[in-house]
Amino acid sequence: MAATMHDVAKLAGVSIKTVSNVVNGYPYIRESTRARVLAAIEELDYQVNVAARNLRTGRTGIIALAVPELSLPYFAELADSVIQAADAQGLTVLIEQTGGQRERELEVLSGARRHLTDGLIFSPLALGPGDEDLLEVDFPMVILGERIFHSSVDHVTMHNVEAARAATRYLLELGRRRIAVVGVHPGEVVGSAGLRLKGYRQAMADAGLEVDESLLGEAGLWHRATGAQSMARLLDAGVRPDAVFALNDAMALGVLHELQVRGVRIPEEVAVIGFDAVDEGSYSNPSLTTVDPGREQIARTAVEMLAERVAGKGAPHEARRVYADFSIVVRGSTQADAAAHGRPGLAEGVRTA
Amino acid sequence: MAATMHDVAKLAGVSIKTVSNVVNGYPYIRESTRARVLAAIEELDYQVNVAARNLRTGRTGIIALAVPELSLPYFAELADSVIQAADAQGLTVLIEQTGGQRERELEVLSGARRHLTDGLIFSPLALGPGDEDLLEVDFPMVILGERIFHSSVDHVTMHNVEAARAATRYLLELGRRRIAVVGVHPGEVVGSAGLRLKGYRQAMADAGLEVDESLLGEAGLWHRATGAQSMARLLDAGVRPDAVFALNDAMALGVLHELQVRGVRIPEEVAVIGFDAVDEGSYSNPSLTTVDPGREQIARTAVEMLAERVAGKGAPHEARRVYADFSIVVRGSTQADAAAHGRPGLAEGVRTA
DNA sequence: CGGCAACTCTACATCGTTGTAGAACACACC
DNA sequence: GGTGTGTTCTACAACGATGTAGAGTTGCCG
Repeated sequence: MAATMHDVAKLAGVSIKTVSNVVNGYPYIRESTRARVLAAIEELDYQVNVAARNLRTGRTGIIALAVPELSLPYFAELADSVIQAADAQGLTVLIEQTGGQRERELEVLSGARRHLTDGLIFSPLALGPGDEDLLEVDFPMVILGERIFHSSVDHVTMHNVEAARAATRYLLELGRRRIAVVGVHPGEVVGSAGLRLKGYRQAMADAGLEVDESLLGEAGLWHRATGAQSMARLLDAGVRPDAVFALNDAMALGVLHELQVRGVRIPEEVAVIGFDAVDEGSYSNPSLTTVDPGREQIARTAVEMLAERVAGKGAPHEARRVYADFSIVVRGSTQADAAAHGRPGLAEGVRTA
Repeated sequence: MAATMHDVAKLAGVSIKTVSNVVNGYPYIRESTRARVLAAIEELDYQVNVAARNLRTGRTGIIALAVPELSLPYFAELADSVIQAADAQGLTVLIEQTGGQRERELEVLSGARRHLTDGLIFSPLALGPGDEDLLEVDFPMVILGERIFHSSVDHVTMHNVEAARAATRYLLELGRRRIAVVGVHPGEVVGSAGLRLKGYRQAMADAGLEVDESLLGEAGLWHRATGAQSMARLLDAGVRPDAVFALNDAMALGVLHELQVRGVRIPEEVAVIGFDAVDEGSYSNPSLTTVDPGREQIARTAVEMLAERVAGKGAPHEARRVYADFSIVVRGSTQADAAAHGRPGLAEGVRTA
């Protein structure tokens, strides 16, 4: 079996606590003692038993990340960023997939697994207004996104309204007027769908244009498939937009697909913009103009805030709400020349915030 | 603070061990006692402290999954499948990203984190022949992929050679003769690159064709960008293929992009096939013909094998090697009509194994 | 040279759970 | 009535680390 501190202590001829002190960098240890202990550790190939340390200290060094689905590129890339940020803080990440199901999101909040982790970064999809009380948990948590807010919990989110407004304004500046929206959640006010649609409406109003409600395509889940279906329904209903604002990139890629299956030329006949700036969009055909919501910044900020909460457990300072910077990345789906010379990944971003 | 078994025991008027027995479903408990304990648990909102249980039992209920990068769709979808399979077994998944760096892969194998987990599902990229000894670890492990084999470790992998051979044969049956390969690792024999290239060579030989080495494009990392670059280099060198076999989907998507930027018509002038069957490929333009390597089956099998190893810790049975079934999914990048009516996700697969 | 501070190290209790061993009782069997 | 079997429950010692408290030792200061 694996060696314990006891074995090391015996071999080095010191007390078990001294081994502990060496391992944890306690300063008052004679150099010769430290060397002896380290040698014993080396010889026995000793590694601390994290479970025991956890029990004693109440810390695990693991944080949980709860997202709907890893197979959605946005969340995969978010997870990637979170893991890297956590690594930088010496933390490991345990991932839970909720599938966007309410029941599973509740489980995450009350979950038996919270003992395994020091804290939670949570990107809810099913919880919403009315569920604020559920966020009153007794462990460190950072919420991502905008489905739900609670004054006592840290939030990291994006400028949804402003970014969507900028995206719409950008399409308007290209001379587009009949701008369809794909991914609308009717009646929603606070989620990404509601906020981004709000930004769209603002930009239209800014330009003195009426919103033609028949241009708004619904889509519950924001997948490639639902984007394509939503676009198909709009076209089948006789709607003829000259631009599409898909509320995320996955749907935008579905839209691109659907339009091209029907022989619609992009961007000449219809310009398409997405939201998220997933890597996939720089290699689609045409490449996808999109809004970069500052995913890395979101991940890094969330991890840092969580780490702070974990460390300063006793001092419950004010909850914070952080907004990441966004920018618009112009590519071939809105500007033909961007496609021509647009070496993927090198496309210049239009900094807007 | 959170309630402990002690608190529950006191409230229910039983010994702490009885509480433990109730929690763990020990049968010999009077119904009335069980009810009293459950009521106390309910009242105190008690949850077992997993850290303490871990320390006592030596099990954590967590398995680690080590992959190169989650932002690569194949690994994101693999992680998705693994998490779901683990969930079905009551296990949680902790993800480590190695970035394909040797150093980090070594860390995973010897890592301090192994105390946190019951076992490891490992998809190496940097380790290779000569590193077999490193796989002699004293914790349960399942290796994915084909970079490295060791007789004492369980492996779950795919029929790389046969699948690549089938993919190439499929292109040949379409009448293509100058089939380029993108993603070659010169000199490699055992990794995915080596094996898939081997399948390609076999299919060419089967058809009595010589392999034109100038058709083989190198690409170290299998990303969208490297696929596009590799394709660009081939074209710039004056190579004129009538088909491309990209050794994975990410590169295939880069290839599609590069070809279209140059105005090459797909599939008329050049047919493209990938490998992995990531969701993204069904929505590209054109949609991507690909090899489905049986990712879900791989994930499920790996988790089940690992769970078995974890459970039967004492009995080191023979290491197994499992190959998942594969199939070819035909879409628009090789058959124009598949694109026309090819509603994404509904494309028919050609079952080949 | 007494007293105090700074080192260096140790013994012991403790974190919250589960395994072991066995007590106590009831019931059946011969 | 002794023996055995089954049921129900408890006391206590682990698991492997860290926190607390304090025992020695040294060196310096006045």
